[in-house]
Amino acid sequence: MNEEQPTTTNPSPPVPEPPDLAARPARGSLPGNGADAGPKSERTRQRILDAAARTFRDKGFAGTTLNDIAVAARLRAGSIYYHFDSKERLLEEVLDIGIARVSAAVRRAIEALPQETSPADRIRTGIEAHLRSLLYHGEYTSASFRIFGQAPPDVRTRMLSRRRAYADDWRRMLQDARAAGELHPDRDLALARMFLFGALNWSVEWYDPEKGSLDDFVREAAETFLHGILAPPNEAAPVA
Amino acid sequence: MNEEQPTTTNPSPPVPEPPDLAARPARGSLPGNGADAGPKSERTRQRILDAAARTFRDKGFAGTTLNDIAVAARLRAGSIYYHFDSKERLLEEVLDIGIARVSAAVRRAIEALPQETSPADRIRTGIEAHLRSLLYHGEYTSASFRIFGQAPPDVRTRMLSRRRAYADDWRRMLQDARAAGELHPDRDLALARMFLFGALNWSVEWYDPEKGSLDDFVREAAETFLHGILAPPNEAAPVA
DNA sequence: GCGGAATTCTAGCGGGTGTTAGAATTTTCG
DNA sequence: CGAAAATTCTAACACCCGCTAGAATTCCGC
Repeated sequence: MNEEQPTTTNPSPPVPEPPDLAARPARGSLPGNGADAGPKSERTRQRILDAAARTFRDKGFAGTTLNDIAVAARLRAGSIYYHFDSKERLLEEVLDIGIARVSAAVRRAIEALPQETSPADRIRTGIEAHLRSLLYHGEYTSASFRIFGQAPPDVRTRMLSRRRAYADDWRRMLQDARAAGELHPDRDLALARMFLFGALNWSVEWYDPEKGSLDDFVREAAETFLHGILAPPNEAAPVA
Repeated sequence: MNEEQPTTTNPSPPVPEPPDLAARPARGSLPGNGADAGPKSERTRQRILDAAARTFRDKGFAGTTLNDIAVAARLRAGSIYYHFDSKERLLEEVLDIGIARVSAAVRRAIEALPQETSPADRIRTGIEAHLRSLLYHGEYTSASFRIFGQAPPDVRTRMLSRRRAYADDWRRMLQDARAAGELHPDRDLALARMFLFGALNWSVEWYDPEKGSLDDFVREAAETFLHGILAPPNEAAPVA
């Protein structure tokens, strides 16, 4: 269904690769043979990434110290450089993973729908999947959307193509819905799309999972965007 | 009507003042004393604040150097300390001014409406005022919303009461509309409010004033929030 | 358990940070 | 004008940053 793949520690093979992200930065410059590193290394690498995602999200990019990350990952700051070339590349990878996860979650959710699903219902499903991936163990996804604006210019431009690809998915979904006559003809789709992104991603800052079920939340969010807040004009009961 | 009061006269001691509310620099005042007492120091103080707002917004809090601000304000970094106690307090004042301006703009716009204006139309006006104040020379307002998440914890908590006050204005407006039966009964008002904030404030990151008139933009934004994107159900022409 | 590779740590280098004291300069006004 | 006050600058301090080299340690197949 719409299940996320579990984040539980990969018990499995030597190299638990992140989905199909961009390949890791080529760090073949290590001495010794060209064979891939053992699982030990990959695990601390993940620990560093996790720590970086959380810390970047909480303190921002410039506000985060390599020592902050190192403490959270239970090692010394210098050791990070065995796994990553620089603080910037670490950021880049966090951002990359974040976008890739949301994008993949949305795509997966929509592809799982029956063929005959209406464009509007696809949008609804997309909204719910985006929110879920953002809010449910969303250390990377929330970090990605929160600190993208703080990234150094070159990182940002390099990241822009991925973002654009994701934005295109949404543009297409909205256009399909319009072509099917399901959208209000006056609506500006570009504005609506950005409106949606802003509304959804902002939830990272305020949504409290203990205040209600995530299912209810994502459903209500989709309804709010699709129908707005006004009562349907025909049933509006005027009050004296 | 919408006259701003001139900067509060500050003839008193050189010690930096407690946070002043939103005050706009009056641009035409020429050198030479007059009825205005001592706008000399206040001018550079404003220049520093302006520079800080712009730089904070562009580079974030931790990413901004006091030297960055000093260069933009055409003086030396050390001189800033004659006007402000610390970088943190400078940030605090920028945030404060930003929130106060949006809040004041929205309140002013709504109070200017005829008494009999419907709650829904008040919301519409509030949305438009919020967006205008955010996007139209909104160096403080945009900075305020963009970097609030990066502020040091104590600054953030101190700022929270102001934010909450503004949020209460909106909560009230939405409740009034619901009481008048103008809102869809199923809608979660807290969610809708946060949804709205996210959508509106995100526009700072993407709105391009050269792509269309601001008037059209704010109007369309309000419609999108109020009505959603779907076509009215009764006229929806189903496609086979 | 040995030995070499993989991984982490230690210690430090430049450089830039916020901040401050006091000298230098400008402004104000009798 | 000239002196006092207001404002800005200079120069430095203490600290922390990202990053690196090389020593120290851990891992792992033999």
